[in-house]
Amino acid sequence: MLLRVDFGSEQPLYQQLRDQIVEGIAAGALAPGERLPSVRQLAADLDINLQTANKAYALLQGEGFIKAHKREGFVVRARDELAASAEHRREITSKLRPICAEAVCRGMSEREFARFAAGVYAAVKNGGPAR
Amino acid sequence: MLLRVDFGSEQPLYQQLRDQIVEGIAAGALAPGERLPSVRQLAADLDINLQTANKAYALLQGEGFIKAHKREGFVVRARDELAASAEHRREITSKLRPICAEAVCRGMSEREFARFAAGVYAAVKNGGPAR
Amino acid sequence: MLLRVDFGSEQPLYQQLRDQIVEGIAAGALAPGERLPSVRQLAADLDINLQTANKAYALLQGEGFIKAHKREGFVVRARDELAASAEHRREITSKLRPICAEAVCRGMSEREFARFAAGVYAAVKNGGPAR
Amino acid sequence: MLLRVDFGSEQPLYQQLRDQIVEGIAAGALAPGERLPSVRQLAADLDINLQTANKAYALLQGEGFIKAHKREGFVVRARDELAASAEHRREITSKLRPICAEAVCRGMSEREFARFAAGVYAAVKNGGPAR
DNA sequence: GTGGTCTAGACCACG
DNA sequence: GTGGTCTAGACCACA
Repeated sequence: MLLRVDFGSEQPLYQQLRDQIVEGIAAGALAPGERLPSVRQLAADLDINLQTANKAYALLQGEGFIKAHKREGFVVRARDELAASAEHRREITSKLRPICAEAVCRGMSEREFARFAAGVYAAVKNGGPAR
Repeated sequence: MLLRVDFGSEQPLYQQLRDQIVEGIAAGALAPGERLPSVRQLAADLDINLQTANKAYALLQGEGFIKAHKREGFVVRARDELAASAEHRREITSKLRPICAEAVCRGMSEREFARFAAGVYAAVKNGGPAR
Repeated sequence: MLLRVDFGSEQPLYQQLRDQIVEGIAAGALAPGERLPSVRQLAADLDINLQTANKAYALLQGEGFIKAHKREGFVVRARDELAASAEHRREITSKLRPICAEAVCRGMSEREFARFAAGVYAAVKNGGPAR
Repeated sequence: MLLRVDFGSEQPLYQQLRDQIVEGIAAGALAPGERLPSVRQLAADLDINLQTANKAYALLQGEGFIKAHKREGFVVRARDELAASAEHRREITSKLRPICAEAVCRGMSEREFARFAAGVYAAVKNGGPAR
């Protein structure tokens, strides 16, 4: 899986990496048990600092998406090892609120919005139009 | 409409204000043409820096949600004055992607997600469970 | 509250800081809402790197013990804002197991061990014999 | 006694082995005088590096849990051959402190904690719910 | 002033 | 080789 990074973005580099990897897992491009590039490799490939790569992986590890494996470096965790969904729903709600608010303001109806959200979901799941 | 601010949030204060005001417009708590509190008023009420209040309004103005009135005044714009939907869709998509990715990883189905998104939309539109 | 650090310890510096601060909270030396020294201050006081102090605080923040406050820097969170205890029990169990095993091997009885553990608990809670 | 090793754990492999063997001794699964598998055997069985197996045994030997037998052999020591309890108490205290601190912060009472610790002790002694 | 991010370069523990 | 830790010094966003 190809990872890229936009130095001009206002999003932190480690966050960009985190998002791409989560997308990769969602799309199946990164299967459970699969190895991720080593922190050094990643840093070298993207020409970023070791610590930045480190932070991205640490974040993903903290969220339960990946874990450090003694011989393999970082590997993708199985889905059933992920945290409960109660907290996830709360989190997702607060992220969705401002998006919904803007959609309302711009005249998008509830149905339209739901369809649109479903479309994005599908695109992500199928590894659709890359970021 | 009551504006509040959480100093413990990881979001910048001006962003919190921006989001609340957009939500207010979405829920109809702020009608087109309605006047917003002056930056001085707002800064004093919330005990925040004047520049912070300024930045929030500047942001909203840049996005087209409000427009400058007399001097120091801002009023809510009418919906049909808002920017075209093409760009909005692109923007909303990029915001939705990481949320969808995480939802996929946590085992939420497309239908579930669409329903959930619709639920949040409805809540926001009706001024539901405030933040 | 006085924080110290042992450069010769095999424990990471940030971990030492984390433990001391948790102890401080447990003993009441750090009350909810109370400010912690700024990362820069801490780094300067202990003559450690900024990033190390940063990491300690980030860890504590991730665990829910403290949070970043916009004007005050890092502050202690209220106890009721801490995560549920189900996971805590699991975690504590796995930490306790090797300690118990060693106690058994060294001939300490269950009652002795329980008393001993209670003693340490009390000492920690009352800000007993500092580390 | 069956030894296993988790490459995904954050604990070093040699430490995992050390802990399991101490638990085995505590539970009586490994009796005094009993011979442990040879380092070569162990390394081959668990598919780990020879040095790793070596390190685990060296650790246990240093702590007094096992002693070198003929060549390449290790046997479990009798309990009364173990080190004095004064040092053990000091060591156990420092290990218990951070656990207690967290327990206090999470609202576990002293009695609860003592009972809980006793429960873990009993489980370990009876070879309870394996790790 | 605060925390947040990034860089460059180093040493160590582990396997 | 892997990840984990630490340092020194820099720039930015925020309030």
